[in-house]
This record gives sequence, structure tokens and C-alpha cells, in this order.
Amino acid sequence: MSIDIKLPDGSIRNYDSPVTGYQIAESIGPRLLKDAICIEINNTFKDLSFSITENNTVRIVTNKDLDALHILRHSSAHILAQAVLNIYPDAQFGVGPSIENGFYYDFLFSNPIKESDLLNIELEMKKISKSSQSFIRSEISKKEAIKLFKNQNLKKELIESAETGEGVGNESVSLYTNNKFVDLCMGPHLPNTGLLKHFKLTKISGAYWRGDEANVQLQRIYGTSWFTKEDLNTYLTQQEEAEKRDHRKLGNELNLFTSSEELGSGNFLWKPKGAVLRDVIESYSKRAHLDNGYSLVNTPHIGKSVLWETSGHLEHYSENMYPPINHEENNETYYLKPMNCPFHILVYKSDLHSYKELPLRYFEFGSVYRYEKTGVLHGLLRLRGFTQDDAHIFCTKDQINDEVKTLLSFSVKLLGSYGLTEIEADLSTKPKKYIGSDSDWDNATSSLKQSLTELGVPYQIADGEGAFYGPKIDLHAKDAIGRRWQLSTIQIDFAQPDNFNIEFVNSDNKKEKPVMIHRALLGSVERFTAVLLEHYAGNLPGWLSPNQVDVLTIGNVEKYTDKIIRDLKGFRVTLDDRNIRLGEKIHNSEKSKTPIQIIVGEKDYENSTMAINIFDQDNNKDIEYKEGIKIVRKLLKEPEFNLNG
RNA sequence: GCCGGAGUAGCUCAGUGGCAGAGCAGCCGCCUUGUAAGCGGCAGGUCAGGGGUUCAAAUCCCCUCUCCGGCUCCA
Repeated sequence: MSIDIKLPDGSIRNYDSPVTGYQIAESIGPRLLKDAICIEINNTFKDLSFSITENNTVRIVTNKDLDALHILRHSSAHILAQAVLNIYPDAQFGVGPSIENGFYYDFLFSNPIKESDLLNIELEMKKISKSSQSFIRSEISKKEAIKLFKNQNLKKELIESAETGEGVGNESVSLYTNNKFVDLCMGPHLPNTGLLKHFKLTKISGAYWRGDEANVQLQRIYGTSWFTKEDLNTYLTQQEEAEKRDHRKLGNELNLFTSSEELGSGNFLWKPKGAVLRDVIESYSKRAHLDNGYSLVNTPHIGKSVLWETSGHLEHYSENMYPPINHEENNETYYLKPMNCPFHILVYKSDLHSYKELPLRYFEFGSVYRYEKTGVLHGLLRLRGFTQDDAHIFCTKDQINDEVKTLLSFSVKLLGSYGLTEIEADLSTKPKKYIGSDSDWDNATSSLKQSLTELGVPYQIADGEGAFYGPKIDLHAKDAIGRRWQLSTIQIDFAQPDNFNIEFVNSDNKKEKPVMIHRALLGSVERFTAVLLEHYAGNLPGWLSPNQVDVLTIGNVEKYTDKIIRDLKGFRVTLDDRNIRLGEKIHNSEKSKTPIQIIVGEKDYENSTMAINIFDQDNNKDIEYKEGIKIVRKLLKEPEFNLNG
């Protein structure tokens, strides 16, 4: 008996049945055998030792393959657990998958371990790696498995709960053994532990058992693992690069914003330079809105409780709302607003509307307050008080299609103006619990889908992730180092028009309910500022930079600098005419990340020239005056916003 | 909210039970300065806040606040 094995290049090799991945790799070449990690067969990955008994197509996965990294990291997690159990024999171990860039394993220790213990665990892992232990797969019955893991309650629970996954099948369970360490696992694994060479344990954290807040909290150890030293170093360098871009660090260094223990968590104070940056960001967006069919509205920060009862916020969202503000004398209760929509609806309701007016688009930079759990707060990215570039569009059902399409294109253009040009979308569809008719949902969802397709925005479907009152699109932007940030959200709402009973008069002179579209494009101004800072690593483009030009003098050229500052009126220019060396002035200017330095001395005054240093470019000396001013103005020009361009 | 780590001058940080420190920034002088930090001096502290242990606490213990890394959450 023999079997034919077809390889990805189309060639067919004949073997005596059964044949393993090892044997196939070996028959092709010693180099391949050395690099082989596992095999892919019928779209699943199997160990090299897996025995193939029938004709099939087989791919040898090598350490050059992206899929192999996943295997490496999964095996790294096993070795981590093995090391931990060697050092802490009474530790309980839970689950340990591979994740992006690395792996983790969850443990329950009798005494919590500390970050400083990681080094010791890492050394133990290195020992295991050096001894090159083979990973051997076996299957035993559930009953036997429970006996085997009699001292491991977490493992027992995994086996007993009988969910498939983590090596648990219906009747039997799959195990992997290396040396004396046994773990439940579907595999596949590296051929042996010796292939784990370039790794690092990175952090330690808490994690709920099986992801449920009600369960015991385990200690999770994270690590990263790679096939080559270069890859590991590249990753670690990238991490450092990301740290340098941290907006909290930059915000402090560049004097943009600050927090205070006395102020309380989740809110920031904007210092003069930061406030300028905010204002530039907001002004640009506001102009774009006003030029494209939006009306500006303005609404307060608090509203009476009846408003939040009508909107359903008190029923559905109260956990995230600040506690009520009671005015006992007047027997009134107010709430800080967690969203702007009820106020915009009140604006809508204050007039009678004709179908001829629709769509009506109300826009506001609305500050909202949400009582987020302390642990989730994160710089400007997750706050308790923040400002949405919020708008609510009131339109007819027939107008949804056009509105969404315009909106998407508006958002992509707007984000692009700030320099975020790589946009991807998530389309969230009908959840289990929802209101409104199925046909409304279907129509709205297909409108969203159609707009994404027509505008060529790549998207994924987030099945069942929509809000209970309507489907939505979230836009994500990729930054300069490839991170994905959620920014815009476009949400169709069938509920609020009902809750507030808002209407318009249609062409038959009948009252009809409009549909509402909620949308925030930058998301929150605070969060957006943080994303821009991280995207540009603090080196903001000229038009956004809080300070645009530093004029640095050599000697006394007051008349000349007066003229320069006059000719750059309207731009944000700072003069440094102190009696210190030029090198120091340049150093200070660079440190503050000012994009342009104009340097002038007496020679320049006499010749009517200037030197211009531009961020990230070669320096230019002896530029003729008018030419220099022209260059600077051009560099600082804000991008044009043209929706149809 | 939960687990773990941390909080020392405006900023970055050193200081593990025995006198509160450095660099930068600030202020005052000197240097007249042409492409990434001239020189000298002065000033700056509730060691996050409160309680405890100790002859003695920035340091050890407890509580609170704030921050950091995660988990959970983000209708």
C-alpha cells in the first residue's frame, strides 16, 4: 500500500503508508527538515509527527512562515507553564494561548508573584529550552484526565465543562507531554522545546478566570517570542518607539495638558499650548461642517431627570452616568449629560418641521461626562469628561442612503485632512436584543454596507455588535506605526424619535417620524488629539503645531525681527532674542518640536536674507527675504477641505 | 470595580531605618554669542495625604487619593 502526497507546488510524492511530516520534509531536503515546524493538511495544522494515512495535499510549515509564529508562541506558553510549575509546584495553571506578538499563561499562585520573579521564570524557561524536550501528543479518556489533573482544579474544570477547545473533546482529551510536564492541548506544537530561543517575559497582570468578572482572578504572565534574535529586537525596539510616542509623555514634555490629584481622575487641564492645538483642531472641523450643510447648535452640560427617563439613558446607561444632582428645596433632580442627543432632540422639537427642511443636521462640540470605572481610564484616550464632535441628523427613511454615503465620505476626507489616511471600517449588525422592525434594520444595514462598498472603504462585519436601537459603522485609522485607532462612529437610531415623539410634516400633510443618525467623526477632541500626537510622535504638521515658527536671533536685529513677525501675522510665532548662543536656542526650539526655525543675524539684515530650518529637512541658509516668507507661509498652510474634490 | 506595580523640587530621577540629593528648568551675575545645551552663584521639599511600629521612618505596616500595566467594561 502506498499514498500520494501532493505538495503546494503541485508535485506529487509517493510514500509507504503511513507517512509523517518529518518523513516528508526529510525526503525533500535536510534544510527543510531543519526549518520545519508543523504541517498543514485539510486546512488544519498538525504536528510533524502526525501520521498521514491517505492521499492528501500537505504543506510543510517552516519557521519563515507566519503561521509558524503562532505555533512557536503557543509552545512558548507551554514552556512558561512548565517553568512556573517547576519553581512553584503548588501553582494552579489555567489557559495559555498565543496572542499577537506573543503569548500568555494564567496561573493561580498561593502567594502572588511579582514582576521581579519573571527573571527567575525566564531562566527556568531557558533551561527547558536548552534540554530540547520533545512535545509528544497523546489522547486519554476524560475520566483518566480528571485523575491525572487531580490537583489542578482549573484544568479539571476545563475538562468537566466539556466545551471543545483547549484539548477537550467529547469523550477523550488531547494532551501534550514534554519531559514530565503535561498540559491539555489540541496542538500542534513545535517539534521540541529547543526551538524556543528568542523570547522575553514582558509583564504580569490580573485576569479573570474564563474572562468572567464573577470568577476568581488569576495572575497572567505575558511574554513575546520569535524565531530570530533580530525579530525579537525589532519588536522590542518598536515597543520603545511606541513608548516615546505616548501622548501622556508628549503632553507633559510639550506643555499641552496636565492632570491633578485635586482635580480627580478622568479629567485633564489644557494648558495654553494644548488649548491652541485643540482650538485649531476644532476650528478646522467646525468650518468643514458649516460649509457642508450642518447648523451649529449649543447645549448645556446638565438636564433634568425627566429628559434622561424619556431618552432611556437612566434605564440603559445609568451605570455610566454621574450620580444625580439633587436640588432639594425645589425638589428637582439633574444629571450631567453622558450624551448630547436628548438636547439636540429638544432643539428639533422647539420648531415644527416640514419634509422640505430635511435632512436637518445639528452640530456641536458637546462635552459629555461618563462615570468610567477607575481602572479603564487612560490619559486622553479614555476619560470621564470629554468633548464629542457630535452631530445628529434628522432625515426621512428614504434619505438614509444618501446621508450615510455623504457622511462616510465626509469623515474619510476630514480624517485625511489631519493626516490619517488609512481608514478601515467595522459594520455592526443587529444584536439579539433590539427594537424596531426587521425591515428597518435590513434597509439601514444595507444602506451602510452599500455606502462602504461604493466609497471603497475596506470593512469587516461585527455580527450582532450593533446598539439595540440601530446598526452602526465605526471607522478606524491606522497610524504611522501601524496601530489601529477607533475614531468615527455613525449610528442609525430608530428609538429616540419614538421616545421623544418627534415628527415632521410630510408632503401629504401628515405627521411622520424622522430617523436619527448619530455621528461623531473625530470621536472625542481629547482622544483625537492624543491619536494625532502619537501618530506624529509629537512632530505635528505646521498648521496644527501650537507654536509654528521660532525666530532665533544672532546679535541685535530687532528691526529685522519686527518685520518678520509683522509679515507672518496670523501665524503663531515666537521670538527668541535672548543673549545666548545660537546652539542653545536651536536646542530649545527642537525640544519644543516647533516645525520651523527662522534664524537671522546682522549679515541677514544687511543682505535681506534668512536661514530656515524645517523639521525633518536639510537646513537652508541665505534665503532671500520674500522667498523665505513665502516658503514659511506655504509650509504652514492648512489643508483645503473639499468634499467633492 | 478587580489583580499587580508606583508616587521624593516645576520636569527627569538617585536615595532600603540614622543630616533631604543630582541634572535640567527658574532667579541673579559674567560671557556678545552664526546651526542640538557657555561659565559661576542663589533659590527651590507636607518625600502624595492620614494613621501606626520604632530611640529614630522617604525607607517597615494599615487606610485614602493619584498614576502606570493588564483583566472586566465601552447601551
